[in-house]
Amino acid sequence: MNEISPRKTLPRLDESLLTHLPPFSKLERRDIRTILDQATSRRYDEGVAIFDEGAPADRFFMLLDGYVRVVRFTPTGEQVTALHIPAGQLLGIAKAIGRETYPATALTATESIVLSWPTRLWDTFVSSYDGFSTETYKTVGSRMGEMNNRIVEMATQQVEQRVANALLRLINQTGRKTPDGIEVDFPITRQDLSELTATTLHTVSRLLSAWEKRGLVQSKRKRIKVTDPHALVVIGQG
Amino acid sequence: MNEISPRKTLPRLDESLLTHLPPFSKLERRDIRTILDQATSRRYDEGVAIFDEGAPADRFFMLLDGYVRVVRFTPTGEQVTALHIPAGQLLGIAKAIGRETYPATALTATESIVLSWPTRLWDTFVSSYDGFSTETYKTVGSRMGEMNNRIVEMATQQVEQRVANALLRLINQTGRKTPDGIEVDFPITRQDLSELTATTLHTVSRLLSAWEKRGLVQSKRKRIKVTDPHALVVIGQG
DNA sequence: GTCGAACTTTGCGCTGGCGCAAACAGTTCT
DNA sequence: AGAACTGTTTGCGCCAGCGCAAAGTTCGAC
Repeated sequence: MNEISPRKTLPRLDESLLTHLPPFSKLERRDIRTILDQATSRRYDEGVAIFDEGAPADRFFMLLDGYVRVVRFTPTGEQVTALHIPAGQLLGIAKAIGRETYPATALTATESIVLSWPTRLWDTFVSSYDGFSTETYKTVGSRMGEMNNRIVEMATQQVEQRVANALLRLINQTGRKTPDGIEVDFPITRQDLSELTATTLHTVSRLLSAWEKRGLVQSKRKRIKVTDPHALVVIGQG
Repeated sequence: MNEISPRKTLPRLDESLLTHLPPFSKLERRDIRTILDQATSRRYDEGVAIFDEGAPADRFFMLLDGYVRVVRFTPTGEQVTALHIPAGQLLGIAKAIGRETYPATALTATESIVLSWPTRLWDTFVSSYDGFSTETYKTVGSRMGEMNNRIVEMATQQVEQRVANALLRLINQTGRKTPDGIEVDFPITRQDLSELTATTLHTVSRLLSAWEKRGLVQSKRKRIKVTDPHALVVIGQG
C-alpha cells in the first residue's frame, strides 16, 4: 500500500490551487507553475494512511482538500491522535524538523486530495521561495503550541472538560455553520473523540448523551453538531 | 526582574565555550569570535525565570551550564512541566517557530550560566552560519518528539509507568554515574516529578518509597538515584 | 428485504489515585 | 540553639471514570 498513483490526467494542475495558501502566497505565477509541475497529485479514500510513522520521509505533502488525523500507535496497539490537519496545510514535513523519518502516521478522516513532492526538493523550496520557510515554521510553531496545550489539558483537566475543549477546537478549526449550530464537518466517531482526549468511547458517549439532553449538542452517527458553544466553553473551564 | 546584567567582566568569553556545541561546531574560529562578541553572558540563581510565557521574544539563549525546566501555568495557577533542557542546548528560540512571544516559561533547575543574543540577530545566524539552522531544527524536532511521547504516555499509561518512564528519561538526558547507580544531577523534588507526570506529589512520594524498599532507587531530599534501571524499564512497559 | 458490520447507548461494580490531614525531617537564617 | 521554612512520608476515605457486558441503532452490501 501507499504507492504513488500516476499523475492526475488533467493536462496541468491549476495555479489557483496554491496561490492563496500561505506557504506559497508570496510567489510569482511562474514559481507556482514550476512547483506544480514538480508535484504529484493524488486522491485518497477515507480512512487510509498517507504515510506511516517511522517510514523514510521521502516526500512532503500539501493537503488540498479533506481532513487528516495524525496518530501514533502504542506498542499494545492503542492509538492516540496527536493533531487534526485541515485543508490548506503542509504535512509530512519531517525535513523541516531535521528528521529522516515521519514521526507519526497520517490518516485521512475524509476522502482527500493531496499534492506531494520528493523530499530532495525541500531545500530548494526553502531557499528559493520567499515566505515558504517562514510560513512553514509558523505551522510548526502552531502545532507545537497545540501539542503543548494538549499536554497541559491532559495534566490538569477532568475528562468532561477535555472533551468539551476538544470539541470546541474541532469546530473552531474545521467547523461548518448550519442553521441551528456548528457542525464538525468530517465524520467523527465517539472512538475518535476518545482517542483525542485520552478517555474511552463509553465515557464520550455518556457525555454527549448528557449534553444532548441539555440541548448543547446534537449528534448522529459520525456527526456532531454544537448548538450551544458558549455552554461548552463554560464546561471547558470547569 | 529579568533585566540583563552587565557583560561579564572577563575581557573576552573563550571560544572553546561554543566550538563543541552542535549549532556552532561547523564554524570557523573567526565566526565564533564574532558570535561571542555579540553575546551577553549571565548567571542565574536556582529557581528563577530566564524568560516568561507570553513575553516578547526579544532574545534567544544558549544554556552553557546548568539545567532548565520549561513550564506552563494554567489559569488556576497549577504548573505543568513541558520539557527539561540540559546544558549545551538553545532555548527561547521562538523565532525558529515563527512566534513573536515565548510559548512557555523557562525556570532554572540549578544555578545556570546562559549566553544570549538579541532576536534581531536570529536571521543573520540562520543565513550566515553553516549548520546553525540544521542543528536548530533538529533540536526543535527532538523537542516535538518528546512532547509527542508525553502525550502518548499520558493518554495510555498508568501513573506508575509514567513516573518510571519520566525518571528513566531524566537519567538518560541528564544522569550522572555514581559508584552505585545513576543520579539525576540536578535537584528535583517530588513536586517537580509530579508536575512532569501529571500526578500529585503524594503519589510520587508513595511510588518512590515503594521502589526504594524494593531496592530500585535511593533518594534523599531533592536527589534521586536509580540503582536498578532495568527494573524501572520493566515497570515502564507495564 | 435481509444480513452483517460498524457504531452507539446504558447499566453496574470496582479501583487507581486524588484530596485532605497531620506528623516528620532536613536546611537556612538569626 | 531555636525558629521558620521547605520538602517528605503516611494514613484514610472517597469517587470519577474505567472495564465489562449486553442490547440497540444505522448503514451499506448483496
